Amino acid sequence: MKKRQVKSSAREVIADVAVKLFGEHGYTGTTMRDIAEAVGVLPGSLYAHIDSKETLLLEIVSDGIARFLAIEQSLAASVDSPEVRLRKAIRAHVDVVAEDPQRSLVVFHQWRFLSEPNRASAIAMRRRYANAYVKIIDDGKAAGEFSPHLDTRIAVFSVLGALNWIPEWYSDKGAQTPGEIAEKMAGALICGLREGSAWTESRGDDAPLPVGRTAATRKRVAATKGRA
Amino acid sequence: MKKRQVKSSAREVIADVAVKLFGEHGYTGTTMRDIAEAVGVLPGSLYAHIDSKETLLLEIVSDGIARFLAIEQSLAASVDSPEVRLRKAIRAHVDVVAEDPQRSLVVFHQWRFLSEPNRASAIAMRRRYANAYVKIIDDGKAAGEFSPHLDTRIAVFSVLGALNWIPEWYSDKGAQTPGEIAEKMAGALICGLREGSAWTESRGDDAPLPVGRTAATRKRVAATKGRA
DNA sequence: CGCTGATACAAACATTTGTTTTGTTGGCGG
DNA sequence: CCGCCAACAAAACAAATGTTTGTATCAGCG
Repeated sequence: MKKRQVKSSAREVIADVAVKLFGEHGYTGTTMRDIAEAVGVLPGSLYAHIDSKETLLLEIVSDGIARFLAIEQSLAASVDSPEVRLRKAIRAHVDVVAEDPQRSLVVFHQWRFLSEPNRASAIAMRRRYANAYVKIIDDGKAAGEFSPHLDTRIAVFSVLGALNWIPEWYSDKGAQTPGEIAEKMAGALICGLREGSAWTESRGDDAPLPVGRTAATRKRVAATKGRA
Repeated sequence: MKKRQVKSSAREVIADVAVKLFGEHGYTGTTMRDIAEAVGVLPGSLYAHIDSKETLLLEIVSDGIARFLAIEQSLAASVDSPEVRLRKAIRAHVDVVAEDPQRSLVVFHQWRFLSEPNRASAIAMRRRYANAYVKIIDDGKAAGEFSPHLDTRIAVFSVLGALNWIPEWYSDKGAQTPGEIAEKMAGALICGLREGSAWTESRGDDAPLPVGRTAATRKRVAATKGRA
């Protein structure tokens, strides 16, 4: 029983449950009654804690995007080489995803259902995150570290695609730690699949990078009722 | 009224419209009334052509997955080297996505909403497709073509992640042809981002696959109220 | 005690959902 | 011309949707 912070306000419990359900069935596929049942409360009672269904989604998505943008922040001030920066970015990204894969699933796919002022800002934040990778790769090409044949745009989409697909297969029960996963993915993406480029051997350490945590880690408290 | 090509049964028009709407707002976020309006018909009239909303989704998803599985088929009988097979797979994958990005979006994300007998079979097909890449990479490692340091599982997820993310950014209006995109992605993924692995220069050929596009009436999409 | 503010229940609200039913049309073969 | 039938409109259905309302409970506090 991990009751780290008993502080878990009802609001956070609701948000955690919503993350799980939104991740599983999508925003439009999740009912306020589903959330209420999973929380263990009647539908109307939710509105003592939240303003609306969409506000709930907005909170989840902005909070989620913020964690990825924190990576960008910590990298912008970095003086490492482009390759090292990319490795650190991948590592930090995997850490954020591993912390709560469902939340990342919501961040990556459910932002579409935000209504207009917020939807646009979510798009802008995503673009800003992608631009961090554009800069890394452009810097790497300029520094002669990355191949000049690279199409930066395609390379960024490839890397981000590989990263954004992680929540689709990641499982806490998997044998691999986030650190191992990040290292192997970085190896595959940076060095390629080809033989002959033996990259740095695994160090095995997996201390999380100093990525600003915006909020205390939320732990799931609510019991999940069965659902057909 | 737009006269359709030779053989566009009302059923296909409905399916095309559904692909677009399912891709944009998701299965649960799309209403039969939305589809009807986009088709230009009253909601009830749809049921003269389809059995149910889910049958419509099933048709779209199975048909979509089949196109990717056809890639697996054509590769299974191949005698090319693993690297060449991977390049061909990537090229074929990009071609399928480019033929109709929205459909791929539905195939990759909306299969969850199939009910149980079909959902399981969709999962099985996806796994079979992924296994084709597992085999390619394992073969490559055994043949000394790919690095023995590769974690096959991670490498496959990286490649498939990059590929599955394409519909998220692909646009017909983009300057790049599917052939160019495939080649650049293959270069980035197989050779890696690093300098010094100058891969084969672009051949520029990009014989397009048959692209069948049916027009669907544009529809203003209302603000995302709830549903489902 | 009474007052206050949260919280939750119970019930209902108006609207939207997927789907069905019934009646009407229009074109085509005979 | 008739009869037929697919395709549609029109209307309705029960169920589900997000949210609101009124009331009850309980804790804390003077």
